[in-house]
This record gives sequence, C-alpha cells and structure tokens, in this order.
Amino acid sequence: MEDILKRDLNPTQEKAVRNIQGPSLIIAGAGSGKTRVLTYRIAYMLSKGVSPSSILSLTFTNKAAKEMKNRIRSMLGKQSADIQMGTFHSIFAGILRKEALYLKYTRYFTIYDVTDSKSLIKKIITGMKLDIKQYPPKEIQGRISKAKNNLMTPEAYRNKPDLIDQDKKRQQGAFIDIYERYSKQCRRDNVMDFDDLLVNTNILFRQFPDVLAKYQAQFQYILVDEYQDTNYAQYLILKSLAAVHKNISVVGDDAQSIYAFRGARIENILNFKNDYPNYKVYKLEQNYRSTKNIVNAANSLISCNRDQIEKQIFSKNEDGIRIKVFQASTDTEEALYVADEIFVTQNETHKSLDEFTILYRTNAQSRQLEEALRKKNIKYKIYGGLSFYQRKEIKDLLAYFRLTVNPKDNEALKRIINYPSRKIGLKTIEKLEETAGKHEISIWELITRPTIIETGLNKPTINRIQQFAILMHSFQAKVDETEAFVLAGEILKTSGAHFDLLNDKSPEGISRFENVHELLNGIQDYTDEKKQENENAMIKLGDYLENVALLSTQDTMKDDNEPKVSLMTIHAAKGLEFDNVYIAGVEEDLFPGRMSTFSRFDLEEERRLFYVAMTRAREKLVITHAGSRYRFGSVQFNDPSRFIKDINPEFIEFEGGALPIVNDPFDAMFNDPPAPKAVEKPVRSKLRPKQSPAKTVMETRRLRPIEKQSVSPEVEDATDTAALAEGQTVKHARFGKGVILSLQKANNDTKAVVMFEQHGEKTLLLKFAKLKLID
DNA sequence: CGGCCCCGCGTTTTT
DNA sequence: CGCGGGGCCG
Repeated sequence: MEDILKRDLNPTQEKAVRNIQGPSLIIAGAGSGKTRVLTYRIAYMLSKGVSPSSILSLTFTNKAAKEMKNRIRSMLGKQSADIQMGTFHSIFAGILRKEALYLKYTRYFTIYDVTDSKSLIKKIITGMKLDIKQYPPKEIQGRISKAKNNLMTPEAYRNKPDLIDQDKKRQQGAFIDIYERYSKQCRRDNVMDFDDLLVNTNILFRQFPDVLAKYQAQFQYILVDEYQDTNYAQYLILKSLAAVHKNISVVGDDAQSIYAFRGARIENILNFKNDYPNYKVYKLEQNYRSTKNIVNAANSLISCNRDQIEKQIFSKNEDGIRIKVFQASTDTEEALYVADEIFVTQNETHKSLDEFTILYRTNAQSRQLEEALRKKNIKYKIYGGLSFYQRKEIKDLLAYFRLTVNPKDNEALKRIINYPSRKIGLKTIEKLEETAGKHEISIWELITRPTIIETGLNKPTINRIQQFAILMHSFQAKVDETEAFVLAGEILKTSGAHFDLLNDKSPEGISRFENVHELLNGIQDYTDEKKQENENAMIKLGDYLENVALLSTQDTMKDDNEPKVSLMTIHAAKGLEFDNVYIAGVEEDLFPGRMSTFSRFDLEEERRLFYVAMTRAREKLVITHAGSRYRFGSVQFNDPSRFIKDINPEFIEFEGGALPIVNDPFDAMFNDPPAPKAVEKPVRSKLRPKQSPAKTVMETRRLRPIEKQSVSPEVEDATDTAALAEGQTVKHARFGKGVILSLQKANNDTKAVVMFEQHGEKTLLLKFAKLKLID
C-alpha cells in the first residue's frame, strides 16, 4: 500500500490521502485527480484497519459510487461491499426506510418525481378553488422546494410574518396553505419528494437523538465529493453526523459549482473552517487531464469571475492545439459542422467515438445535432432529456409497481386505475379523490372500505373499482416474498397491460411493447448486479423502484459495447472527460441564458458552467455558435457569447471568419472591477462600454486572422515580455501609464507589480497584460 | 366515456 | 416546433 501511494500520487495528493483523522478540506481543481484521491484514501483507510461499514462516502452519482467501489475492490479484494457509498438521496432514502416508523411513514414509502409532485400540487390548487394563473403549479413547486432546501417546514414558514407578508404582496397569500396541504397529503399517502429525503433525515436526526447517535457511532469516517454543490439541508445532515468523530473530509471546487439554482451553496466550502477550526486544507492544483492550452484558456475564462477561492491550476502536459471557435450562420449549419468535424477528426486520429462528446446548455438543442450525426452516419447516444423512464408505457408499468409496493400512492393509482381501460373515467376518479380528501384518507383506503358508498357512484362503477382493488391486492400480497422480476412479469401480464400493448401493431405500438420488455430486462440486470455483491439477497420490487426513482442522468446510460459520440447538457457532463469536446450554441441569450444576464451572481454561475464544459476536454476543444437559430418555433438571431471573449484569444483559433464584436453594457457592470485579492485578470474589450471613443488594441486585433494575433507584434502591440525590466515606464490598454515595481517568475509566466498613475498598484500576468514599453 | 382537435406555451440546468 | 391540457362531439 505504502508503495502504491508513493507511486501513484503527487505529494499533495499523498498528504490528503494519508490524513484520515480529523476534518479536512480538499480543494480539487478540474482534472486534478480528485476521484483518485478519494479512492486511494478509502483504500488506505481500509488497509489501516478501518472497518468498511464505518465509512460513509457521498458521491454525486450512483455510477461514480459503483466505479469507486470497483476500484477499491480491485485494489484490496472484497472489502468494499459494506461501505455506505452513494448519492445523498439514495443513502438517506435507505436510512429513512429503516427508520420510517419514527416519522409515521412505512418503509414502503414512494419517492415522487417532479411530475408526480407537480400533479399533486396542481390538484391541491384547483381543489382550493384558486386561480391556476395566479398560482402556477410549477412556480409553487419551485417555491416549496426552495423552502424545503432551507429546512423551512410549513409550520416554520407560517411563523414568519415577513414571509407571509411577502406572499400577500406578490398575490400569493395562499402559498403557505398549499404548502401545508401538500406536506400533509404526502405524509398521508406515504410519499416523499426528492427534497423530503433530505428534510426528513434532518427531522429524524433532530427529533430522535438516539437515532442520530446510532448513525454517528456507525459513520466514524465521512467523505463527501462535489461539496460545492451541497445545499443547506445536506450541510446540516453532515454537520450532525460528523459532530462526534469529526472525521469528515470534503472535496470540492468552487469553480465548478453549477447547482445554485437548486439550492447549492458555495459558502459551504468557505464556511468549513468555521465548523471545524482545526481542519487541514489541501489544494490540488495540477491538472493531469488537459493540455496546457486548454487549462490556460479555462483559467483565463474563470478569472473573469469575482467570487473565487484563490488557486493556480496548471498543467504539465503538452501545449496541445488551440481551441477552435467556429461561427456558423444557422443552427443547422452549426450541427453539420460539428458532425463533419467529428468525422474528419475521427478519421485522422482513429480515436474511438467514445472519446467525442457534444455538450450544450439546454436539452432542446440536441435535435439538430442528432439529425446532422444521422446524416453523416455517426453513431451517437444521448444522456438525459426525455429519458426512457419518462415514456408513457414505462411510467404506466412503474405506476403498477408503485401501487403494489405502496397502496396509498394516489398518483400511481390515478394513473392506472383505468389503464388498460376498465371504464373508470375522469369523472369517477374526481369523485374518488374528492371523497378521499374529505375523509383525509388515500384513494386506496377509500375504495377498499365501505366508505366507497359515500362517493355516490353507481353500483356497476363501484363494482369495476372493486375488481381493480382485488387485482392490486393479489400483487400486494406477494410484494415481500417474490423476486422483483418475477412479480413484475406477473403484473405486466395479469394487469392486462401486456395484452393491450400486444394489440397495437402500429410502429409506435411495437416500440412501446419493446420498451416494456426492456424495462423487465432492466429489472433482471439490476437483480443480477445486486446479487453479485450479495448472493443471498432477495431483490424486491421496492428495491428496484427506489433505484429507478433516484437514477441520475449519468446512471441511466447503460454500457454498450459499440463506441458512440455522446450528447448531453453540460450539467450532465459533470465529472466526465473526453479527448474531444464540442460545445455548441455558445451564444448570448442561450449561454449565458437570458435569465442569467441580470445579476452577477447568476452570470458567474453560467461562466462556471462554461468552465466545466471546457475542462471536460483532454486534447481538443471546439466551440461553435450560430448567427441564427430556431427557438420557440421561430428564427432567433444571437450574438456570440461573451464567454468566448472571456477566453484569452491567444489560445483560440477562429475558424470561418472573425468574431464580430458585441457590446453589452451589462458586461461592464458585472465584471468590473476585478477582485482585489485575486491575480489581475487580463483586460478585454468587453470591459469597455458601448461608446468607447477609440477602439482598443484588443478590439482591432480580434478582427484580424488569428495568425497575426500572437506571432509578430505590430505597431500597437505589446512589447516582448523579455524586454521588460523593473523601473521601466509602460502603458497598459486599460490602466494607462505606470512604472514596473517588480517582476517575478510564476509557473510559466511572469508576474509584474505595476504602479499606475491613475489606477494605483496592480499585479499583472505579463502573458495577459500586454504591456507596452514607453521610452 | 373516449377520441379528436385546437390552443397556448415553453427553454435553463436535475437529485 | 412539439407537447400537454382542455374542450367538444360522437
């Protein structure tokens, strides 16, 4: 083990791995080997005699957890199985099932996805006779989610007069009532939404100290990946679990925080020192993934952000080729260019198609790209978007499974009580729901009790409903004693769904039929996989359902052997890497999205997102943007993204013409002035307001072909950095005249401290600053 | 009750 | 443009 650490890790990584006692904060830049550090750290702990079951390791996807376990297993043998490793949501869902009774849930609770919870919220709003325009379900759902992320229960919310006041002012005075009803109904139906998994864990730990103590005692060592993307609820869970042993190690990179929109707090990283004053910090700054060119380009981009932890990410890899920037006239042309570029590159380099990815800001962009790839006969796969599990036929079958496991699951019941058709229509379902609501019971309870009479439905209808209940009952009786895939098959056949699908001979019908069988295969695969870890385990339908509910975008992609280009949003690409990366649609209003351009905070998150996109690439990075694009059914014209201009042009090769200059007054507002503590960032044309009197050096340069930009200095160009010395007077494009106070070598560049006449003392990187010597 | 048609709206991003 | 929801008719 000792040899392995020495051999495979750099000194900082090794220190981070060896320090297993006490709190530690590992700041890990993109491509700096953070997964390796985490993996080796756990392996090292095990080799030191730490018991696997006392380790809690939280990862961002379940796939990442699986891979880490496999790596540890291959390093050490079979010991990794007992490590609690997975996403926050899956680990704590597991704990909540074990302890469900404390919270008046049963261990069979259903996890609602966004669609289910939105549908319930909508039902509540209309049921309260509120205007759907005034209370858009989607917005209400977002607000509920936000409240939950901050652990604001309905009771707590109601006790905040300022919040209640605010709601009234925004014409949503009934928000709290909706929130309250929603919470009550979830509880009544034995249902939790995604946020509840974290909220209820917090409630469990807060209200039942002995339960908390049990887990504190168990999890003596806690590791957290992607710490920058944890929210308040997650932070508190960690804090309480780690309170006793304080062996908590968090790994994160503030520059890659891209989930603030769903409640993530970068501050969690910054506040770590407050909770654990005797913490140790390790900065992994060497990027092993990408070429120097890509790393430096990404650095120049991210330096435009004001909020960041100071660090110097560097690469010792080859310089590599420049980033290609291509301007297409339309989105169609852009897609064709990307497909063609991939085709040519693949032919030249003979790299596997697995080493190519196309990244975009929104899922909607995938269509054009798919078409272009199909035209070129290039195999591809798509992550996310409308996934397999979102298809109607799949959701129908899953609803059967859900209702089998949790009979109180109203949303599931409503979905399938009339599928296949049992002549139970919408009106009937409405009546059921209404009556159930009155009695504060679930629909299932209503229809399996004499209370069903109170619905006022006619005899034949009641009869049909009871037939359905008998059917479901036969499934429910087997839920704990039958293997998932056996029961699933039986449900498919006996429910009549199989017959219904078989009867549809249209192409779509056949595809639906195949999908359903695909789902059954998936259950089989899942079962096989689980049994590899534990031969004697019995995989029940409930286990499978939990797995499905908590799948992440990356988890849904099954390995197939044929190499394919992958298409995905940048969010979905988090943690992945490829030799060749294409970022498409890099345009104003799309990336950054229009909504993000109004505040510095949002804009900086978008820029971090772009940073994540760039740093996925090992060797080649291609950025494309289109002058016009179909959106909302009509043509929209977009300027190239400001992010392209944030990248130092020295690292870019513009293809197909120069980049037009865009002036956006917001740019200047949100990027100026730079952070005082950080190293001075390069000055760019975008810092100038629209009616800048004279074109700057940079602006003129940008219009010329790339070759002239960095090779031979011209009249207005920078003085060769080697010619500069202390004491000289220089001119800077933005800061004007100044005197060089000192020069200092840094990485592969020189830092200069310059005293400017107008702007005072500045520290500049000569590579970026383009100083001109004045005699 | 079920099927069909029309209208309105959406694009951030996801566990 | 494409989807989902709502309304209308058979």
